[in-house]
Amino acid sequence: MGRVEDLDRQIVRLLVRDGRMSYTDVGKATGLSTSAAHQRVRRLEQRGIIRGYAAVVDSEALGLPLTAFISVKPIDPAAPDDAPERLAGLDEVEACHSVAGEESYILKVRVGAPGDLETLLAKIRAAANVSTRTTVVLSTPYEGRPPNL
Amino acid sequence: MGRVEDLDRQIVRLLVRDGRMSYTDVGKATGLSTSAAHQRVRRLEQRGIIRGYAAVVDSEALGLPLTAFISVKPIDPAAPDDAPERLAGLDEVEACHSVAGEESYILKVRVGAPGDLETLLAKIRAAANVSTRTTVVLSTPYEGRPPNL
DNA sequence: TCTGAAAGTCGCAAACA
DNA sequence: TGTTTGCGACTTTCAGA
Repeated sequence: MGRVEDLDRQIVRLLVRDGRMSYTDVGKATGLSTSAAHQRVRRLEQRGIIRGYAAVVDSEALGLPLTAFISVKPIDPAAPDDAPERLAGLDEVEACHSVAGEESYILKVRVGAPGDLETLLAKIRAAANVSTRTTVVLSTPYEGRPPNL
Repeated sequence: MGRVEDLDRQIVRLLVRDGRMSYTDVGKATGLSTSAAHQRVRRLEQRGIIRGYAAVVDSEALGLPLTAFISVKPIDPAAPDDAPERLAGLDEVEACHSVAGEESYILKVRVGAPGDLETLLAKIRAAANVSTRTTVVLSTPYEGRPPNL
């Protein structure tokens, strides 16, 4: 994957901030014609630099007000570690990071209520044969801030 | 903020998966006319359920290959706690969650290289008068998976 | 890699059920 | 809340430089 030059960075920044911006406006903001802007966006998508577009949603409003981080450690360190695949089946698991340190993975999960968290923890332990350590999120001052390009 | 009914859920799910889907296609997928779909989307935006739209970007390709979680604890528990605002000025900080447990906040940060992480940690400690505990992300099997609605 | 033009699609507002 | 209708804007492709 090649480097990203300035003009492309600018385009990426625009689209991260407003994923529905028109190519015409991207062009105006970058001094390109509509088609040139469009072509560059398409190339960014093909190169995998822009992975896609998503609506940013308020998960509380959708009935998932409780967020938690769950650190996960295999009970049998000798067993083959396929925890990410095993946990991918659980819809509540929004992210899975392999990490350095005491534990092997950090999961980010969203559920509707404390009881759902309890159920989810049981599922996680059973699915991946792991022990867990849970940190409940009380509030989120901010999240998903665009990177400074 | 009112509850979200089934049709709206469906629309949200569609737009989370493809933030650039046309209202015509949203309509086709939900059995609504283009304008009805459009109106519902607009209402979802006004209610704050859809916060906006963003391009999903490969941060590695943008020169930020190193992700870490930093747990943060105020050194002076008696001081007024404005850490989130103080840390908001640091572009590397992508998210800030207030959490229950030993530490007060969990930050998610992205930097270009280990040396940048060192610099950032110093900035964080200085800006918010906190101690830190850092967990480096080795790889991310998945992240930002859409919630199952 | 850019521009400019042509054709089709879409966004958006208005009028009405 | 919903549908239909219509105009202007936008997307998309292509020829040409």
